[in-house]
Amino acid sequence: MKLLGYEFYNRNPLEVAPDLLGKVLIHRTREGEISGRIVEVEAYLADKDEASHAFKGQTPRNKSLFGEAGHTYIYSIHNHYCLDVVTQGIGIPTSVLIRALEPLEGIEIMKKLRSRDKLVELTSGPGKLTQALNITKRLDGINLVSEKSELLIVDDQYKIEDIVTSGRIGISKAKEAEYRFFIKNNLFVSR
DNA sequence: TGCCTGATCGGCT
DNA sequence: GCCGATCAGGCAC
Repeated sequence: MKLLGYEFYNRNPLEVAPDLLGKVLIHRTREGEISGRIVEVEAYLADKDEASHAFKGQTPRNKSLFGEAGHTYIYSIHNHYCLDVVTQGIGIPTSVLIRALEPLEGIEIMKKLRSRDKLVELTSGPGKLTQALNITKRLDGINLVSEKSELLIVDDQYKIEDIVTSGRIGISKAKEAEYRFFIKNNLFVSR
């Protein structure tokens, strides 16, 4: 189990995104560890990316996106939260959206938080996985690179098979760009 | 203060 | 595949 460091995140999101596939997201809670393997992500760029929350400039909501690489950017959309990891340096607001996980630890807690019993319904979407892992705005802007962090991403040496790329989904602008990456044939990839 | 929008989800057809 | 729920953020007034 190796914690991903600052250098991992301090790169172009189009490089970070596919590298995050197969890594493990862990939330250390009072009730125990809740974790899942990342199986689907999307990159959001700084320049000319109309779909990025950074496109119209900095506001209180997207403040974290303009901060340091290796920190979280968590925002609410409809009645849900989504989790991004910030990439590149200060002044270059780019990120990778974690879109889906394969549940590993704390599955009983996930079932309770989601009010669902089927494994595939626990973390197969950006809003679902934050609910399953109890990730809320409270964790916006925290440092993922610290050993002491409540939220971590680690490399457990798991080797993934094929990666598929596609256009991003669920957005109204700049859908065409092939910024979505997911593990081929994985059950937990969102629809 | 009020109106509009959206990087979603779940239920229904 | 379509649609409604439901709410925080952003912006105009």
